[in-house]
Amino acid sequence: MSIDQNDLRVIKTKRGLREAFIRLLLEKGYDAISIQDIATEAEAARVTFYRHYKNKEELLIDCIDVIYENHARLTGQASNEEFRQGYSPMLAVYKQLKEDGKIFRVLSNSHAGQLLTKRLIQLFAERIQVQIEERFPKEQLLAPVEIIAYHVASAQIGLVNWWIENDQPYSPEYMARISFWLSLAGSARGFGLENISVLPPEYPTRFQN
Amino acid sequence: MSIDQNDLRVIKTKRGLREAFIRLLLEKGYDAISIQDIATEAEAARVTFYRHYKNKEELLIDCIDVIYENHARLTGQASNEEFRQGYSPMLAVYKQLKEDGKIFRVLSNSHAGQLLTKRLIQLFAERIQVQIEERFPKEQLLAPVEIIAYHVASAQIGLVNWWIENDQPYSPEYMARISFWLSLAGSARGFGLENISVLPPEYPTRFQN
DNA sequence: CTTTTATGTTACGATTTGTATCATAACTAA
DNA sequence: TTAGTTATGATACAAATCGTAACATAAAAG
Repeated sequence: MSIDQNDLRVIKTKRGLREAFIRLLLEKGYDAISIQDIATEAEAARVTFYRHYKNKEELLIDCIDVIYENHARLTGQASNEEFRQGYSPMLAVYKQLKEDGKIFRVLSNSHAGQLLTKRLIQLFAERIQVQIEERFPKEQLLAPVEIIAYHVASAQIGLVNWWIENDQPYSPEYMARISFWLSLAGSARGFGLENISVLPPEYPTRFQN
Repeated sequence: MSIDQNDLRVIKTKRGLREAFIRLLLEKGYDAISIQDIATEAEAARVTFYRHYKNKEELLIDCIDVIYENHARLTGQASNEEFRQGYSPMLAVYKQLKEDGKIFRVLSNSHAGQLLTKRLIQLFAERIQVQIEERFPKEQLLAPVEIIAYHVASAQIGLVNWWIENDQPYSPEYMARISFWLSLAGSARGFGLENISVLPPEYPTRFQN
């Protein structure tokens, strides 16, 4: 009847299609890729593609989901201690991208970029919102918590994009620290903290790469 | 020889194709649209499409450019006074989107979103960088001016996206003010201002919609 | 009003799409 | 290891789409 997603053949085939698709995106860009291209590159029959995906876009979504899960898994590990140290969960992201930033870049410049960025921002905003709500009473906030969270998340993910597109000019540690502090200083105001000196003492006098 | 872009027929035809394309994006999404669909919707011959655009993507880029120019024109008008008042050039953006947010939303959810968002962030980052450099000596900055500018621009455009996707829950004035202050408070730290009280006195105690 | 040129009509081959059938190979479960 | 299940490959097919061409017509430029 329906296809068994746990079958080894299915797992192999789908992974093959995903990886072939990514490679082709590097070469030709999204529009120029035909289903036959993908199948050929993956050394599979064209019919096989249609057994797993309705069309190109569905394969694209699947690719994003896989990357998204990797990110979520990585960033989910960041400890509260890391957060206080000013490294934030972003460090894990920067570190991963330092290695396989190529795939991220390809997706980022393709049809996928929109979906990928959107989902990452969504994920981070949700986490940030929880963190804010845990630490600050609602009445203290100058603005709705959603807005603050989304503002911070957009800034952080946006900076990641900038870093990737500018060939990673600074170290992951440097980027994570700056990203964290710029956001925290901004949102501290949003939290209703009149005196910004309540921030942890580790706030650096000057960032060094 | 080549096609005269000032010919009235050309202007009409291309505008028709762009508008037809936007309408179709609303209905079917990017992939499901064929060239014939666009031509039919625009009440033009399919051949005519190929006289102006190589493929779907090229038409998409053209659509983005038109919207982009509208934004640039609008935001370019924001005065220094508005900036100091805490409304920032963002107010013009929010106001425009209040009216034709539909097109923006369609593009934002399509293949185009990636390109549109990227270009908007780029534009804002460049402007912000100039403003920072005009007001603060380089040595005072805790981080490279590019990073601060990109951080702020990403946050602001990201918040616009959030606003559009959540059916514009707050007024343009409210969003512009919050966006401005969250960013300014954050970047004030980035500027190396130890005492955040150097910020203009208009800083609100609490934002109201 | 004359000239120029962008558009519509029609046509064409090549490519791509989406689906179907059946034998074979690969995997699962026992 | 074996028997049964099922995903895959090979082949085929109609329908849709693509990209380009030639020529008459309508619309704009000068």
